Amino acid sequence: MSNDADWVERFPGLSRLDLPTKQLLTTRSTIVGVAKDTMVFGPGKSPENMLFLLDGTVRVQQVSETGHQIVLYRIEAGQSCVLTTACLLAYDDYSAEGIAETVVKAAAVPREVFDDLVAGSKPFRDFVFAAFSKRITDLFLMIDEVAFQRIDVRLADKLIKLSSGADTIPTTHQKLSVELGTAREVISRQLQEFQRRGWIEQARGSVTLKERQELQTLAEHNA
Amino acid sequence: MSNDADWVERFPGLSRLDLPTKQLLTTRSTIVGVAKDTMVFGPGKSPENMLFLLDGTVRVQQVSETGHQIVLYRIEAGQSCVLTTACLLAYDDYSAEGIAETVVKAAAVPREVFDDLVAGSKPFRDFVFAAFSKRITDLFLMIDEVAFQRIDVRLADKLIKLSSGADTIPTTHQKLSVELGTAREVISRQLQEFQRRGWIEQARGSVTLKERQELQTLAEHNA
DNA sequence: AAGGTTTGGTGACAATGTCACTGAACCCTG
DNA sequence: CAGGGTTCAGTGACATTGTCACCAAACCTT
Repeated sequence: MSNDADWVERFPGLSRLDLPTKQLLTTRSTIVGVAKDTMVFGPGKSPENMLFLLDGTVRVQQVSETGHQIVLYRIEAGQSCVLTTACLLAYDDYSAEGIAETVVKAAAVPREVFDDLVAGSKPFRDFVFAAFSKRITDLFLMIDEVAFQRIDVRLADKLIKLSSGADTIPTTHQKLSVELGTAREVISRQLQEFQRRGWIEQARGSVTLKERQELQTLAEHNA
Repeated sequence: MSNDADWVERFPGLSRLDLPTKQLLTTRSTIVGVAKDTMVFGPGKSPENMLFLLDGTVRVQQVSETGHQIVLYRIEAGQSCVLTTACLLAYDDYSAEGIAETVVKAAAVPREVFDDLVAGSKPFRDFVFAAFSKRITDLFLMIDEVAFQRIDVRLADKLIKLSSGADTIPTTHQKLSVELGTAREVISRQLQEFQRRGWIEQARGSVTLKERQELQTLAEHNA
């Protein structure tokens, strides 16, 4: 079991902060726990603090006026909500929401402390701007994918990523359709095709990867 | 004619900086001019400075591996390239490019000066984070649109926005298809339909809006 | 005026999204 | 453990959008 008090050390981007900065972060932050499936932020629920995720995953998804949904990205342990938080504070007509996919443990840093840190620490600035930059470039790539990639390629890619090395992914066609921002029927048909080729096997509520390499090849789209 | 030396005053977000900060920005920046259709940044061309646009427009577009293109957003006078620049410095496998759509005049601020400003000035920090936030929320909305909006709605919306109040838009079907990340043929068909309804008139290289209100209604999609 | 380039039009077809409906698997609760 | 509701998945018909191949008119250059 890990000691929450030294959480700063467990962030790759924060370990190079100088001692006073680390102490500021540690002493002025509070460790909070969030139950699975809780909405961390969303329409009508602005976050008051910047979260630094120690454990678990937060899924950020866009909820469209049309009733559709699409997963934008995930915040994993070792990353922060800086950008999303900053966004939501600045614009309250957003329609994205963050949902704890697992039990989540996070360090909550008040706005003022965050501002002080940005002002006072170059490494912290670098951490923050790197996070923003990564997010924006990832969003660029996502737009590219949504606009131009074939659905079979995107699904193969998503299956590989969701599996995280394991062979069976506990998910439903409905959930996969939200991952890609498409319709359930489309997922059903594509999975049937993958199954026909022997690349996967299906059961109610799960997909099992049988030929990871084939999926990988399709996903890389270099054929 | 305006005096370039006081450009800081012309930025809504920067006018509330304190005097020393303004002076730092003014003295440490240089005014640069960019010819129309020049690539300001892009694959293989990292920007060395943060640009603050005084005149003109920079179009930022994603160039896909597939050969497709899509316009991500525009940077107008009074806005800065902060985020894009920051992104590109951090990740060199980006595939977005910035192109001057008009003659552009900008103030170039070196990285170190930018960093000093972020460290030393709260209003400047607010300006920068507001810019990042706006960009990210806009990208969220764009993903929503690309994934879920019908092409006729998106085209009507784009025509209204591109017109900027004028009635005739000098553009081609090809350019409009890049705006929406779709195919030229699709634009041709939709414009024909709009024309059939009497909402627009077409000429080679231009589209003229005849029934702006009808387009607006379709774009708002509240029917 | 000739020839190349840009722009736009068209039809056939493929891929994806939508809709309406079905049935199977699962979960409660009595 | 039987009945009934709910979730999950399958299916066919059709609409929308994307792709491809090709054509023709407008424009530009020389």
